[in-house]
Amino acid sequence: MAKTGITPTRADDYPEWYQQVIKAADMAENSPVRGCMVIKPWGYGIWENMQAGLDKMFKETGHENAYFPLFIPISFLEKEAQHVEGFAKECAVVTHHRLEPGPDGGLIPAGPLDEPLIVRPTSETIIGVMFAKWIQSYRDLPLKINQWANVVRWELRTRLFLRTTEFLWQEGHTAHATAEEAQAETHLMLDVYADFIENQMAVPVIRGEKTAGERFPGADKTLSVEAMMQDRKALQAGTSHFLGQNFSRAQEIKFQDKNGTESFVWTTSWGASTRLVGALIMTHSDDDGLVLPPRLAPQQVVILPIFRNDQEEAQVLEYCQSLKQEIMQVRYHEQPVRVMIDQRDLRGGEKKWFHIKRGVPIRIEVGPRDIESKSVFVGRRDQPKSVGSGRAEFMAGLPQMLSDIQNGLLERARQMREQHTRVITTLEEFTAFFTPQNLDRPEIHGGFAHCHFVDCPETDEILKPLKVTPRCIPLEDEKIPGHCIFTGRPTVTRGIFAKSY
RNA sequence: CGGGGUGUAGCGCAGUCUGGCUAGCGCACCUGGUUUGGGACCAGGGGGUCGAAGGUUCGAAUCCUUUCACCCCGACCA
Repeated sequence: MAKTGITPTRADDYPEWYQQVIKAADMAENSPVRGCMVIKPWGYGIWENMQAGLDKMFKETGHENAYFPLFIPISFLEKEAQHVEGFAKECAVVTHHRLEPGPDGGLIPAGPLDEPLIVRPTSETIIGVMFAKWIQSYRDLPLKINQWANVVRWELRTRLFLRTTEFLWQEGHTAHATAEEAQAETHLMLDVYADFIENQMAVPVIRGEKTAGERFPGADKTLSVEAMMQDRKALQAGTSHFLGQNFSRAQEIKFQDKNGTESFVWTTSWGASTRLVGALIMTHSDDDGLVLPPRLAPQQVVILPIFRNDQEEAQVLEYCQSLKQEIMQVRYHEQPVRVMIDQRDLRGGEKKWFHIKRGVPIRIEVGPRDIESKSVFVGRRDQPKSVGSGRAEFMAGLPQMLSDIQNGLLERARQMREQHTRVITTLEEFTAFFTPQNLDRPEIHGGFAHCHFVDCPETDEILKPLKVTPRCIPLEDEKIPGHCIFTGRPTVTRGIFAKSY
């Protein structure tokens, strides 16, 4: 049996495999601060590419970036009742503002604040207060703002990238004159997420609406994109909320229309976080480590020089340099191909595995023999074996090769999802689908169940012990009459059900 | 907040029950050598107040008391 880059394998212990992939790829690690991670250069490089991709799309759809405070006066949060209920218990609170030497040599907080500040778990409230100042007239609408920021949610259990106490994200906040326009914005931004996640992350998603129980606190409607990970669990990859007039009424965000009539604006908010990096890892990576889609890889090509002595070294490095220059002239998605030479004084095999584990899409191994024959030895991360190729031939086919890898990953992920999505019509079948063979050490099982259902408390109660949740009501589903598999009631609504992150 | 567990070198651990030579092992790291189209081998070396405080004892990583931190399982979740 071939040795794998990662121990254990996905099949042996999926959660542990996930941690080990992150470690082997040197993407992030736990910090001394409880629940908070340090994102290391390779992981942050991926995030920067995500930011760049999303930011461009936000601007193309008419949004502008701005920045709001990390701290929010506690009274701001209290205004919208549902919102308070949803977030209050996971807020970090700042109650003091100075430190003084304590009795036993430590430091103690000195000046209590008149009004405690919370560290933003999301910024609807503070942004709403500013919107109220900025919006007077229909001429001020629509107002379309995005913020790149960190937020804090005091979660009880954390996992690198998937759920950390502090995480990085973007949050879009918009205000509109009509409900229709705000609804359209909500759908537009969901489509932006779906486009980005499928075409740049190569992760197929289902666009849908959340059930009442899964809705954002304070929203009238929550849309999300849901992806299936390799352990067949669902991961919410982005959300877009239609907030109705809930926040504008609570915060008095009003405008005068052309007739001079005063009314409340309609708002939306939408966000995607560093959790996307977790989605990327769990969708594509294999038992040898991370696999990156070319569009997001910090390095798309790595050149590995192979030589035995000083004379060979000089010769090989020169060849590598010229190769690198040539590759940088090639463009992929309107950008120069990102390429590096790994010149470190390490053994060849070790170096090769280093880049395999980090998911670099293409490795080029260059030794004296290749120079002589004007060739390169090419390893694709999505294929098991390296193959020889003429240098000119390789250069000519490089953009296509990157595209092939990108598309291949998306296709493979899509097939995996199709394979584990089932239309289910009875509760017995549903229960069997989500019950592992081995209860003591559950194997990878289940997937997406596509079922008729009625969104009601009884349904939620039946689902609870199964640890399955309604992920969404797919937007593309047609309304076909059927019966709720949980309550037996007639319904035209179908949902995707899954275990989830 | 409930139930379980762990703190010994950068990482992973043994040693603790039954107190006793200079606190060990693997990986990683450094040096020298042999290697080199593939995660090398040999030799040498650096690195620890054994989570913290107090106690028992001739003697404590080991026994007692107190305390802190972290991890796993549940409830909460982008």
